[in-house]
Amino acid sequence: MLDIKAIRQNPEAVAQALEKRGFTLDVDAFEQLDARRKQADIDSQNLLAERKRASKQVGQLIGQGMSVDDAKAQVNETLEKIASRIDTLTEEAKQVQAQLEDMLLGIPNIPDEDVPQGSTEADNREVARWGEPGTFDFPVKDHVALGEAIGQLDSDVAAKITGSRFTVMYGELARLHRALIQFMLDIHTREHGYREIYVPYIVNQDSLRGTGQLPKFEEDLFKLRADNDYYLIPTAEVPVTNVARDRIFDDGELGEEGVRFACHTPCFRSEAGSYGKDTRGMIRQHQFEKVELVQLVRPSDSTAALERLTGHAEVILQRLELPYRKVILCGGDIGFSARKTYDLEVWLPGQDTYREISSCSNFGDYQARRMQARWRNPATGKPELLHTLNGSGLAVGRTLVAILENYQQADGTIRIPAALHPYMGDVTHLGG
RNA sequence: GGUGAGGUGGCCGAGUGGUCGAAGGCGCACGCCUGGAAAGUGUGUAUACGGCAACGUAUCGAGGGUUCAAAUCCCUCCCUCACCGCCA
Repeated sequence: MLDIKAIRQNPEAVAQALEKRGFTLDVDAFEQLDARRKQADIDSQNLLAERKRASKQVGQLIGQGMSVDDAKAQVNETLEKIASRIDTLTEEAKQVQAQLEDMLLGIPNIPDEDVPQGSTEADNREVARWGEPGTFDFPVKDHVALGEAIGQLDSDVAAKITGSRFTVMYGELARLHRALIQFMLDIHTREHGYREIYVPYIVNQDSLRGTGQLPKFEEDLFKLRADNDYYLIPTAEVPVTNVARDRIFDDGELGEEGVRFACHTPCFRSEAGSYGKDTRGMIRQHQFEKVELVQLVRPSDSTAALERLTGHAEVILQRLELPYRKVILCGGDIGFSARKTYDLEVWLPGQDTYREISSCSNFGDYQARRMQARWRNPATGKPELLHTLNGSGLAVGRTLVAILENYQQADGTIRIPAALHPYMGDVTHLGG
């Protein structure tokens, strides 16, 4: 959520900044609604003040021994009338307030200055490249062909059990998948200063509103068929970031560089609106595993924190010796709540292209304001909004895909990257 | 699922209809005291919105109701704790 004061102060500037992401802010509608809100507030507050004054007088007179009826009569015989007007006025004030709130919740974050202009993926700007895509002296296969050939990947049985966009893995491939999770968590907790955290995979609406999935993107979520408005998490970002909801952190709790959580969870996405896209293989699934990095930092530190966090995700790709590039998302491609996002794209020989494997974002105070995540600034003594960040470190399913495709051998087996050997016992090849 | 007890400020905890945004304590800040510290002592110490300000309004788990007036009474829901049942 944006700071309503900032919008009031300079609505045109906010609107212009939002143009970059193709969002049109209706300044007139905002200003009208805001003016109505203010008037409704003033009107209802005046009446409430009047009632409070009168009620206090009644109380005093009764205290002096007057009968209740006489006291009421003496103070103001129209008190009852005021009561009914209060009802309608406060009701109206509440409604206008809610309308304004809804409008605010629907406005995306303002993109950072670094965010390039552009409307689609094609306008993202590449900022770095690591590693060289390997060359193969045999026809490369994609991960589906590779996994099926060794009898360890099966989407047909998954389709029988559930439906499309699910996967079943067997044997060493399933083990490799599990090994990746351990590997990633170990690196982040041992080398990058993250605290491991285990969280619910089912969350309530307040949490989803806090991180920005609700109210606007409900169609992307799986909602549970129960009467309590629960949803499956689309990413660990939701439960982990909401640890800070309605909390005020002491400065000391933030340490040198903020609070860092690393979390493995499954993620569930409806993928509504992506029919026909990435239908083959494990690239786009309703259920996938991810190791997520979440940081809660002091506002002055979030710009640097995004660089650090992205670096932490990059380390995983580097240790696995997977070629990748780093892009900064353009205004049209950046997520609703993000101020600035780096995508890491891994090289996939089977698709002959780079594909997203991690998305690292700085949300500024946007999520923090929605969820009232604060810290007590020692300089002011006041609670102030934190800044939140998160990034995949990494998407596990896609990492598995990348390993299959990049480490495939002429004989159809798949070599296991050295970094994973400690997690795979004596297994050095899949399908060997 | 059943029964019972609870949800109050950064924390603990009092408050069962009226000058209560809320006693007291802890913590924290500043001062006094001290050679310095501890102890002691004094003062201050929630958030949001509106207002230049004085100040006003709201907030005692959430929502609704009763009343001139609700932290306090009534209803619904959520959560926590204890015991019982069931269960991985």
